[in-house]
Amino acid sequence: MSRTDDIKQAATGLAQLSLYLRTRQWKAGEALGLTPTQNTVLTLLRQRGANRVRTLAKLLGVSLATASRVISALERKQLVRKTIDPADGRAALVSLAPAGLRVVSTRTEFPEGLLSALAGLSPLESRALHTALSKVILELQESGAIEPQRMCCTCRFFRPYRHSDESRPHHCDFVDAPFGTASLRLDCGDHQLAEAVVRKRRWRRFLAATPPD
Amino acid sequence: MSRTDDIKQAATGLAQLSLYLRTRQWKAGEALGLTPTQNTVLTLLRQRGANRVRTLAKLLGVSLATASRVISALERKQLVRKTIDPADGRAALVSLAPAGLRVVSTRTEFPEGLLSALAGLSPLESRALHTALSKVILELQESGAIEPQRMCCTCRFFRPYRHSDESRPHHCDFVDAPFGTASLRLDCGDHQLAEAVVRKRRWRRFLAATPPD
DNA sequence: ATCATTACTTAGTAGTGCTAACTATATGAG
DNA sequence: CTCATATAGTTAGCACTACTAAGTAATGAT
Repeated sequence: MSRTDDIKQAATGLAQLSLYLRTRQWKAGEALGLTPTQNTVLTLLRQRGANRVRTLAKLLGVSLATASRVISALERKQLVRKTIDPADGRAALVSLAPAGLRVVSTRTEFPEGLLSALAGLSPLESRALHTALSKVILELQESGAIEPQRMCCTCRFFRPYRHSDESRPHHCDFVDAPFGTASLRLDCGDHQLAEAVVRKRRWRRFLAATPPD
Repeated sequence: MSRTDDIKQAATGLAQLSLYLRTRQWKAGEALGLTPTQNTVLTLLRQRGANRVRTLAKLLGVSLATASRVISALERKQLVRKTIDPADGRAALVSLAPAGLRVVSTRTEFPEGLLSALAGLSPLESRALHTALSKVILELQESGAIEPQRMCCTCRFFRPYRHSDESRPHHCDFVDAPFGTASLRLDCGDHQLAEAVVRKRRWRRFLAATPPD
């Protein structure tokens, strides 16, 4: 009973924060004449480099048609550029134009208020939040509700609990270095999706070793 | 350093979930011809009863003009009704019309996928998530970034740690009953905002007594 | 009674979301 | 090699959301 309570309250909290983030995005883009969606496209392009329209649509969670229009708007504003994908004449590769790069780098990715609110948590709490969110996102992703994110725990370079050093128990094969649970990423530029079986195995190992409190 | 990591990762996670929630709201409203914003208005009206346009605008985080238009759209669909506030001839009280009540009660408030993803957390984890989100929301609220939410920890009826029973240490003066930390609400119908001083004092007491892990 | 304030509405502009109907390449089967 | 089919993207039409700016109407303080 109290179990269901917790879950509903958490969902309520997420919904409240979601509303907050949306309105902050409007304010943030106001000065630049950018809408939240346009802003998100620019952020995605900075994080992931050139991408097809279709890919951006999936990451945005909108239809191809909508993505196409958003990108056209950004193109009109000279913030992005479209080139034909050499690998496929039908496909367009969208990338940041110089002006877009400028916009994206003179801007904070997250609202100041959110970061300082998060900074008010104790280290243990922010870590617990981080872990819980990771699990929820992983779950949503494995059930197909959202696009695969570039998170460590689905990455083929991720080796959980390979080291005895408690502060840096995991290993990243890409940079070939140990790292701590607090550094587990939800969006890593070097991410490469592991096979489903491997993903599952590693994640199980991770869960088994992670103290639930 | 790993501290900043955690915070950024948590913010990234919240942003990802926010995107997910927005797209789910589109899908959910599709069959009923409702947009996310319209949907949110109906939910607010069910939770809070009749409200002025201005209040709804603040809760939605949009301008008064936008709220007015959204409400007009809902009025056209006969889902809400507007009456003149007897206390103030300029103000309009918006309330659910019978059809709106029907819509709102035949519909799940949260996407199924989110609830089951949250249900995948261990009890300790979902509680940690709940607590962390509460704190973040409280922080945003006290700093004026969002409208005051109707959460227990700002309520004049909330008495943290009044009982020795570990499973139900808190007391609610409104229902005059003890309750557990898992039941701490982020949106309670009986909420009444306590004075700032009292809020602060109670919350400090709550924090002091809550184990940070 | 008057004048500033407040609650809300309306209009204009830009952009978002959708579906449906295109165009243009790519690909696989014969 | 050709043709049907699939895929990538665009465009157009519709409803709606955001904004600001400019209204109207009721209120309240002098």
